[in-house]
Amino acid sequence: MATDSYKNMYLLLSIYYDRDSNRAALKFYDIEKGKIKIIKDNTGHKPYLLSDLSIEELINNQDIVKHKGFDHFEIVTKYDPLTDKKVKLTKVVARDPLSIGGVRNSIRELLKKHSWEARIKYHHCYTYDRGLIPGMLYRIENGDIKLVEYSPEKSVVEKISLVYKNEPDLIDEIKEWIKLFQTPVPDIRRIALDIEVYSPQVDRIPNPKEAKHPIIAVSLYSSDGIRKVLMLKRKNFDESELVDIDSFDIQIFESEKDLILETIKYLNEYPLVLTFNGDNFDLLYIRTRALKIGINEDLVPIEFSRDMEEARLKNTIHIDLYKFFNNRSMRIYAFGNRYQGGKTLDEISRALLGEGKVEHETPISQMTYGELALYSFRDAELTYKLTEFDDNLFIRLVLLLMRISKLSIDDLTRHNISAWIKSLMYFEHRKIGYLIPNPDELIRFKGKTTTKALIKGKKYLGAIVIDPVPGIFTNVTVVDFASLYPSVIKKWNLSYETVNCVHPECRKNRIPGTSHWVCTKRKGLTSKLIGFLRDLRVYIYKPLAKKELKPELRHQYKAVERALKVFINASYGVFGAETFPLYCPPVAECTAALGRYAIASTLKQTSELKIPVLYGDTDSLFLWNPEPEKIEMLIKWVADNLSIDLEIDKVYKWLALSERKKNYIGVYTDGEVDIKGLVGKKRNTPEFIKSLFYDIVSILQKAENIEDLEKAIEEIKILTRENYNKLKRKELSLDQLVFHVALSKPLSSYTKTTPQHVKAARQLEKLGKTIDVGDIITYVKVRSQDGVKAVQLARIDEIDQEKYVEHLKTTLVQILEALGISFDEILGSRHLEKFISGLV
DNA sequence: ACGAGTAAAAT
DNA sequence: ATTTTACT
Repeated sequence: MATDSYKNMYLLLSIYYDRDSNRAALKFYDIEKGKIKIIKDNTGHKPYLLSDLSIEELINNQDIVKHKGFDHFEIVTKYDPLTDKKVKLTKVVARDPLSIGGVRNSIRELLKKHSWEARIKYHHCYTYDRGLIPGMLYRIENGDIKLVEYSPEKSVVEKISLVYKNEPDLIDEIKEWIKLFQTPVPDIRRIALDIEVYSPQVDRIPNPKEAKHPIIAVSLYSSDGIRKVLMLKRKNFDESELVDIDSFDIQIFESEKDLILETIKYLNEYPLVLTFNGDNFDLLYIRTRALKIGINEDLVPIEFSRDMEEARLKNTIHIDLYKFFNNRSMRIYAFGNRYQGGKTLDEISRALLGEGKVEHETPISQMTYGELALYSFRDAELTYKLTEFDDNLFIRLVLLLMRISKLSIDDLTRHNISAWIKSLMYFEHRKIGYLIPNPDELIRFKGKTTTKALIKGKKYLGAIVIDPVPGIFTNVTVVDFASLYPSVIKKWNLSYETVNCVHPECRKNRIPGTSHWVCTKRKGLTSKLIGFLRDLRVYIYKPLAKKELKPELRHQYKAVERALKVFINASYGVFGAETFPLYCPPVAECTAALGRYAIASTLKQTSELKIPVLYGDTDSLFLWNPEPEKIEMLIKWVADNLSIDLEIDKVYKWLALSERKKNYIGVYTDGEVDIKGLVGKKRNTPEFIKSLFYDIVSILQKAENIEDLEKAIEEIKILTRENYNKLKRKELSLDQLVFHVALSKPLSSYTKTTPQHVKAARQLEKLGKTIDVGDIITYVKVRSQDGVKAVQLARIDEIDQEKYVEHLKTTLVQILEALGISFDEILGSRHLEKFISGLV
C-alpha cells in the first residue's frame, strides 16, 4: 500500500443535489492542493422511480404522461426478494431532479398500492448509478472520474481465501470489500470555528433565527496553523487587556460587517469547516446576521436544508461535531463509552481530550476583551482537537464509515446508524439487481413476532440472564461468544428475505424457540454482508491492528476494526426498530432466539463437563475454578456444534455476586476492579456517596484472598462510620449531596407522575430558566413539601439527612450483601446485621 | 430515530 | 402497581 504519495488524487467527500444547476454535483478534496474541487454532473443522469404498473396502465393514466417533468418510460427486470421471483417493472424517468417529486405526485394514488423504490433520495440513487463510493480516492482525467485501485496485500488475500475455502463464489465479493479498507486514508485540511454573540440578557442564548445582537467574536483553529480570534470593537475598547495573549492572534474589527466578511473568507477557503452545534447555532446565526446587516446574499456561502436541520456550505463542507459525537454508535463502540451522559463540548472534550472549556463566572457579554478572547479561542481549539486526538481517529473513522455505508460525509456525520445501514443495504440491493421492498409490503409478507417479551411494551423475547449464585468466589473465568448476534445471523442465514421465505420445503428448517423458519435455497443478503464484515474484522483487521509495525497503517487498521464493529454490532437491533425501512421483527426475534439457544446449549454442556456456572448474561458464562482442559473442551464443543467462537473474556482473582442480576464486583488477576450495575457507580449518585463507594472499592481491590477481605471489611466499617458522622454533623457541602438526573422528555409531557428531577426543573423554570430535553437537572433532597430543591435554590440546613442515610445504605448493601453472604459462612450472620444496623 | 432485560426510587 | 432513569 502506497501511503506516501497522493499525486493527482482526489478524495470523494460528498455527492449532493446542487440547487443552482438543478443537477447532482460532487465535492472532491484535492489532496495536493488542500482544496475542494466541485464537479457538476455532466452525464445527463435522470432520476426515476420504479412501478409495477405496466406501461399501458401508466399511459392510460394521462396525468403522468402530461406532467411536464415526465421524460420517458423504460422496462427493467429486477429480482423481488419477497416473492423470490423475477419481476418486470416500469421505470418512470423524470426530466431532472427537481421534477421527480411532481412526477411521483401525479400518480401518487396509484403508487400507494404498487410502487417500489419511489421514496429514495436522489443523491443516494445517483451515488449508486455512477458507481461512486464516498470516502474513496479518484483520479480525474478529461472529465472522467476513475477509482484509484489498491490491490490487497497478498497475505490478506491468502488468509481470506482460506477462511472462505468452502464458499469460493464469495471470495471475489469479499476482495472488493478489502479494497475499501486497504485504500489509504489521507488527512484533510480543516478549520474549526466558533462564534460568540452579545446578549443584553445574561441568561438567554440569543435566537439565531432572529440574530438581534452583534457577533462579537469569531475564533478559528486550523490544521495548518491558524490560531486566531476575530473581535468586534465595541465601546470601552481597551487594547491593554489583550497584550498578555501570545498563544494566538487577535484581529480587531471596527465594523461587524467586516468581521463577518473576513469569517466568510475562511468558510470558502477550508475544505472542512468544523463546528460544535453549527447546524443550529453558529452558521445559522452568521447567515441571519449577515443578511440582516445588509451583506448581499450572494456573498454568504451558508445554505440551509428545507427542514433547517443542516447548515451546508456552498463551496466547502461543514461538519457539525455536536451531532456526530452524540451519535449513540460513536459513543458506545468507537470511543469506548468514555463520555456517557454528557452532550456538551465541555463534557465531551473533558472525557476524550482531558481538557474542558475555560471556566467563567462573568457572562459573555460582560467579559473583558481579554477574557472573551481566551474563552472563545478555547472553544475552537477543543472543537478542532476532537478531530485530531488519537492520531486523527475522527478523520479515519469517518472516511471508513463512508466507504462502508456509501454515504457522503455530510450525511454520515449527521445521521444515525439506522441510516448508515439503510444506505449500505440499498446500495447492495442495487448492485445485485434486488428490488428494494416497501416497508409495508415487507411487514405484510413477513408477519409479526411469535414470542412474548418479559418487559411490558416490548415486541419479543430477548436474552437469557442466569440467576447468579450469591457469594464470594475466587478464580472465576468468564467465557463469552465473540459477537454472538452477528455470528448467529451469519451462521443461520438470517435476513429479511430468508426468514419465513415463500418455499414450502423450507418450512421444516425451524428456528428453535419460535414458529419461524429460514430459507435453505438462497443465501440471505444480511447474513452474507454481516458475515463479510464480521470475518474481515475477526480474521484480518483485529490481528493487523495489533501487529502492523508501520504506525500509519496500524492507525488505519485500528480505525477499520472499529468501523466494522459499529456496523456489526448494530446489525441486529435495526431489524427490530420500526424506524428502520427494512424493519422485520421476525429477523430480530430469530436472532435473539438463536442467542438463547446458543447459551442454553452451552450451559447444558458445562454441566456435562461438570464445570460449575455462577452466572451468565446474554452471551457470557461465569465459570468457577474451571480446569483449563475443560474450558478447551467446552470451546471445542461450541465450535463443533454451534460454529460460534467461544472465548475467554476475563479472569477474576475474586468475584462477589449478589442475588441481583447485572450486579457484581470483582478484581481481575492484574488487580483492576470491575464493577457492574451497582448504584455507587451510577452517574446520578451524589458525589459524597460515590466517593465513599470508590474508597471502599479501592480497599477491596487490595484483597488477595478471603482472609484479606475480612480485614478489609473492618477498614470499610470505620470509613463508613466516618462518612455517616460527617453527614449527621452537616460537614458536607451542598455540591457533594447533589443528584444528577437527565430530563428525557419536555417538561410539559410529564403528566402521569412528577418525578423529583421534574419538580426541581419546574422550580427553575418558574425563575425564568429555559429547560430543554436532555438537560441534566441537579437537585438535593430537602425537608419540604416537594422533598427536593434544585441545588441552586437550596441551603445546607434544609437537607433531609434521613433520605441520604437511606441512599447510603442501599449503595453499601449492594457490596456488603455479596461480601456478607460468604461472611455468614465464616463469621455467622450477626456480623452483617450488626454492620448494617450500625449505620442507621 | 438500535434491541430486550434488570434494578431502584418515587409516585 | 406504574413511571422513570440508568445501566448491562
